[in-house]
Amino acid sequence: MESSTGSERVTLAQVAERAGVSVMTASYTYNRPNRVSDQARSKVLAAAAELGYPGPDPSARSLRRGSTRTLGVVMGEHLSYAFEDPEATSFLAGIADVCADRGYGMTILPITGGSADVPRVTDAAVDGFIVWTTSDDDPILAAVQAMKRPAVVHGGPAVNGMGLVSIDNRAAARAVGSLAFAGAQRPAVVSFPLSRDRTSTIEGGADITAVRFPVTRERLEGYRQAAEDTGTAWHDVIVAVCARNDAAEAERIAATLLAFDEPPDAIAAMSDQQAAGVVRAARAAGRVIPDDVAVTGWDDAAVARQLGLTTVAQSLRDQGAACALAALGHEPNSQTAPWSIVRRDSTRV
Amino acid sequence: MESSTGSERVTLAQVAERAGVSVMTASYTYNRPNRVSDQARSKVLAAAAELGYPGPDPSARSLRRGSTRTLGVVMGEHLSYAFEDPEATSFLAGIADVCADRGYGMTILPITGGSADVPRVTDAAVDGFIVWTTSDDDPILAAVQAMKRPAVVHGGPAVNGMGLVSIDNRAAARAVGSLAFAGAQRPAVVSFPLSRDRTSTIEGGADITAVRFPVTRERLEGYRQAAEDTGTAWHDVIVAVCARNDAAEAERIAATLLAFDEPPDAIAAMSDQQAAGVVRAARAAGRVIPDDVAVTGWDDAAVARQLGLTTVAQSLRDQGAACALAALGHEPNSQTAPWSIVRRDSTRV
DNA sequence: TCCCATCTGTGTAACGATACACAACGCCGC
DNA sequence: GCGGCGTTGTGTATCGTTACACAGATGGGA
Repeated sequence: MESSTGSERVTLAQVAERAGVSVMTASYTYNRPNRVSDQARSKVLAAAAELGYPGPDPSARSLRRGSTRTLGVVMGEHLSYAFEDPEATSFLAGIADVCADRGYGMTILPITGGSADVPRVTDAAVDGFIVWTTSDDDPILAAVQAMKRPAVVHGGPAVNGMGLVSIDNRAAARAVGSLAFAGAQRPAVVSFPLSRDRTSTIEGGADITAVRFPVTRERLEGYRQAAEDTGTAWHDVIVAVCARNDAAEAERIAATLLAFDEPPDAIAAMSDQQAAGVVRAARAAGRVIPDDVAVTGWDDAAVARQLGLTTVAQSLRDQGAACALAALGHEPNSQTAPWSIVRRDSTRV
Repeated sequence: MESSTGSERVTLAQVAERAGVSVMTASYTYNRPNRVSDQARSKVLAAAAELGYPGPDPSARSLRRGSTRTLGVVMGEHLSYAFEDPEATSFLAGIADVCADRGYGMTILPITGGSADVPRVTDAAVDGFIVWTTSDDDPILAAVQAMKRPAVVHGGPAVNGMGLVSIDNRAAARAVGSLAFAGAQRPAVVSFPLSRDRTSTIEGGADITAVRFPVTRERLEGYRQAAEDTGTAWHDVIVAVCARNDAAEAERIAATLLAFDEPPDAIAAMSDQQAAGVVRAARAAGRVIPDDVAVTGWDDAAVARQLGLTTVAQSLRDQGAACALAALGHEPNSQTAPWSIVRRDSTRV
């Protein structure tokens, strides 16, 4: 065994020469061992061991074969976000299940939200792409599309030529919203950001058509319908936008809402993380849930069980797996995922 | 823009021909735009757009350049494990931070614990490897070593030619163990698996030298020392081994321990997840913490704060980042990470 | 006017591997 | 003895790109 230090990369040709066989015999030794005689195979393996050959170079192999056996995953606006959001994490776990099963690697692309992101997509040696929920105008989408490889978007937006795996956010929001807003006089919504310049705002109503994140837009539409169903005009519904999906920020913003002269008596959030923050703020303000203020979440995370939150259950893990399967296929493949309402004690009905 | 359906892959040569320039001019257009005139550049880009050229093929580029700008990560015995353990997740987040910063992708390898794992390492088109804590005899280690690329192990074992990023588990265990066992008559340990065939066992003492996971071995050594420091011989310390790092299993096994005629009055776990399970079991058995039974965890996770657990604080995120930096370097690079004791109310002292 | 530095453009030779087609060989049954 | 089949070995072309070295054009300073 040679030291790797200073030695040039050993190639299959060198191994073949040392073993006294042709390059193809050496190649077959690695790829189709039964294609060569026991004798030849052991000569090759011996030569490889002597030279310290690391095995066929993966890049060369990918080039020649035209496939990398790897899926690329684009997670939100910053790579590390993928590991901070528990729902994003279970989505990744679903992808991982399928990849492990099929022997595919999963490459998480180093997206940072800056202008350098497009070349990173362009440079990704992957067979297919999975894109986590993003905005209509995310330049990553065009970059992925230009790669002309199978691609799937999770959540939204729908992009021509790419698959889409999502639940019916509008219907789910309407359903959970009508539980949240039942019997309420002053419903409010705690929302994800409306556009890529994640600013926190509080306003009555919100121009839903201007919202750039399709998932958020659909949920707001659902909440609007729920509000109208229960007799409140949309412009009277307070929409509090959080810059991040994060309990701490939701807690701060909910504390602000609850300190109003006419505080909301129902708050529909967009994740259980946010809802947990709202619950904390409500308790800190001495409110009783759901009597003083009803609260709903989204995702049916562990925290929702702990707090007894009414929420929308969906399996991000299954959706991740569905995305992976779709990205492994060759036709654009879309799928509508199931959801259900979990009614607990944080709503009046 | 051409449809991707049925059309062959477009190459740089075709773009160059269409643009009426040489292949190199086309190549420079993508790689060193300033190297070509504005005129030539726009001809190339126009031709590329007409043909629907997706940009230089990443595999070919990697082959030629000799670098993939991607780091490979091997996480435990099954890929999806990486996303189920919150500590593993923050380790990944640390890697992600560094990768995003440097424009590197991170490929998580599809390890399943089976014999098919070695070829997956061999097939990984990455510049360096990061291996999450594993056992001395994990065949993945030899496979990674054979790849002759920069590699770092997190936790252990130490492997010749690879870096190692770890805390001093022995010292930390001794420190937290002496808090756990202070004033206790019958100390116990809730442990990670001792070998790759993850079996749950309960026994007095444990043959520490036979433990195949270095991190677990070092912690047991530390706990042994802590027990001896506080006057208990190791063979009188009950060691309860959990097959998985998981609150539910720790709860079950702790319930068993606490039902003994002479139940333990101090339990040192190896993670906060496990400690949380122990706390639940203790409460269910009507014990008061720490008076009836002291409990310690490890990692200073969110749950440790919630439950008031005395624990060992370490930053897996920082350690992930350190691993990534080491794997990006060319020399084997090791680092000992800091830790500290967080004393809360789950111990007598 | 001449020379040299800078800017653009080009052809060729790798990078390391595998698909494919073909050839040589032995063995079987008739 | 011969045709045919399965096994084993080999040469060549190719995957798509970029490094390198060189050539011609341009321009400014002496």
